[in-house]
Amino acid sequence: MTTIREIATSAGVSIGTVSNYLNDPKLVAPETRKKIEAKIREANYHPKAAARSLKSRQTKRVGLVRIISPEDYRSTDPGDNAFLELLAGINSMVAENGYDLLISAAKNEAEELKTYARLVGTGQVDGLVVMGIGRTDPRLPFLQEKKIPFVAYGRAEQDTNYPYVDVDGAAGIAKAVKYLSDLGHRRIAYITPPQSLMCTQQRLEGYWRGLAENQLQPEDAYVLEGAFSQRSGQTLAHKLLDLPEPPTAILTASDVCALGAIRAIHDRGLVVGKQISVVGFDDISLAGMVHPSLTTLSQPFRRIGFELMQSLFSVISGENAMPQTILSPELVVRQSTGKWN
Amino acid sequence: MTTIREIATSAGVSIGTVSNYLNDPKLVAPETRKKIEAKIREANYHPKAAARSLKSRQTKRVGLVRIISPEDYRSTDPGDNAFLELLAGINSMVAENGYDLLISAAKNEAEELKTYARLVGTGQVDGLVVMGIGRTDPRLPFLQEKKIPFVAYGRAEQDTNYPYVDVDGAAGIAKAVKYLSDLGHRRIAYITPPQSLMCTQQRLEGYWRGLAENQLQPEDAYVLEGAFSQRSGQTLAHKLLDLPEPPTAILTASDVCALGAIRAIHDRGLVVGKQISVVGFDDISLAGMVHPSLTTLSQPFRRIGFELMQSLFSVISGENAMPQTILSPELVVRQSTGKWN
DNA sequence: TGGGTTTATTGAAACGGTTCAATAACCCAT
DNA sequence: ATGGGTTATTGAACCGTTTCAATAAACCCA
Repeated sequence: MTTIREIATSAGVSIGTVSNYLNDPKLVAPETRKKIEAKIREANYHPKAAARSLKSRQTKRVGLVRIISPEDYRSTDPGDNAFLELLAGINSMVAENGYDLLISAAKNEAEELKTYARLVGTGQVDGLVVMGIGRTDPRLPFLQEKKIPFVAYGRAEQDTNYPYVDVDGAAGIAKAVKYLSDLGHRRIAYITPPQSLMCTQQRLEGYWRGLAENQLQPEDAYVLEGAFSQRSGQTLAHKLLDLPEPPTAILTASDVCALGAIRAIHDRGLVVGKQISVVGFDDISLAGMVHPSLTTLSQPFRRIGFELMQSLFSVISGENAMPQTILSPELVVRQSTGKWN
Repeated sequence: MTTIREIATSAGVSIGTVSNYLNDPKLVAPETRKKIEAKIREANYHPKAAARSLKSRQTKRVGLVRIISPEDYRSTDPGDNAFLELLAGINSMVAENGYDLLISAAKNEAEELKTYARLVGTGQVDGLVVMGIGRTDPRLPFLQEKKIPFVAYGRAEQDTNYPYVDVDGAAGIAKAVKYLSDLGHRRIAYITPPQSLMCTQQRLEGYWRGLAENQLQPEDAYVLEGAFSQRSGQTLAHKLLDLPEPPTAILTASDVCALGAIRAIHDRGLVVGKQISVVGFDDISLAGMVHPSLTTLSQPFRRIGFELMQSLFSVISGENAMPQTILSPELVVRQSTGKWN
């Protein structure tokens, strides 16, 4: 295994000079530069990351902790599809900046916090991304106290004094409500994500606001709390359809959840997009592929990944200690929604 | 930042002893152990990964390179959904063994090879996973020459003398052909993945074998080369339906591809599962959610992830230098297939 | 009691880079 | 020639661990 020392001696210079070449080539004279370059190429030399980061205190790595529960062997969580797209964005922006991405798995939330502690403690990363922010999230103060750069995907309830990227769920849902109202719908139901998540609060607020802005009667029975899952969509849609006055349109927490609702509607012999409209959330790639294709609120996951990393790097570089970005979801109209009367 | 030295002095022992405690507690006397443990907990000490791996030459990290093309902003590749599931398996098994996962992105195949070189050269990982094996894959000899432990997901054409985990695509497709034949289908088409991929060869062989074993007439026009994408499935299904004697069943390269085919069939006013049967491949989580739900060959991605990592760790530990595993896909029968006549 | 073994602990030398003060070399103006 | 100011290069200390030969302590048994 070649070391900087071998490169130095073979090129007839000191290791300091080679180090300079490696970190800031313009510090070394052009002709020396050529010699070193030749030797490095010849020996196919790469400076060892461990040695480098031991002294320089930076790893050129950013970290991410992912919760993977061993029990649900099969991930039907749409967040997962979204996660992949997000990951693609993160990954490519990370690469763009000459970094690598370190992913750790944790079994549950308690383990997750420990994993963050370990990643930071062992000094394996220069910064972190935090996802799935809860209404009050213990990870935020923890990382802040550790003074390690991080960016959150989402805003917590209070104390939003940390770097984040978020999607304006309220505006999105309000947009969808207006759209449905314009189509003539008066009875619009909403299957929300779990209350514990921050995004739930925002979206719910958008729902109420949307109803108010369009002179629609709020109706508690039309708001059901569920999960992001298909199963949840299916069950809760059935519940809604069992109401004495069932809704004519259903907003859901995710595309997969919407798919479940569509399944339920279909099972009752109703036609989606005609008798009942369904709106998803996320715009996962399959939303356009299924039949009927899904009207949905598009979250630009890849873009979000980009933004997250750009924010993180600007924190790491000290360029901007508190970047905060909010993106708006777009309403993508497809076949699962239609006029009412 | 606390170091091993501070722990040592505060516990009144030498750093060597602390190191022993860290790496093999039973080397240190029980009572000393208690003292050290207390101090470590008190200071919330974590040994620095960089220092550790500089000396010990192991990183407790395994790597993975992912190609992310910047142009196709939207990943419709089902391989991607599968990839996520695979990743979950890999991730959790990696965590199980006290390792972390390092993911790098590359823009294309040339960059990918360079990225492998960098990961290995800079010594950032103890082992690697290689995915999407081509018929002859340059990464295999490269890594072999570097003498770094790795495991491939898939078998290359010749020279299969490396550790791998693979799915028996031939058996899977043959199973599907038999199933369709038993349902009465005589004209079975197959939309294959790109020829460059190794899995294509295997599956194609399974297709021919399946036909032969069920006394069915092979028909060149029934085999079309496409991609894994939905678009590909849609286009090629149309092509098949345009044939003077169109097939009554279509095998596809992936579930997403099957979804495309179903869309095409639907557009022509035909009923999937009645007039035409469609079989997917992968069994992504959405296969059971769409309507009609998809008959498909299930690849146990999470399990594959497990196997990959178990293999990798047994290579790393030297326990088994050449683990080779082949898993069989299961036929999952749902609504997209049905009797013919 | 003493020699031999086992068990615990220590101290110092690595590991392969970065960093920075010190030096050397060079150029130009006086 | 001399001095001042750049620009290039050097050498050694240092980063925080592991490793291992050497030592010390404890134990065992004849």
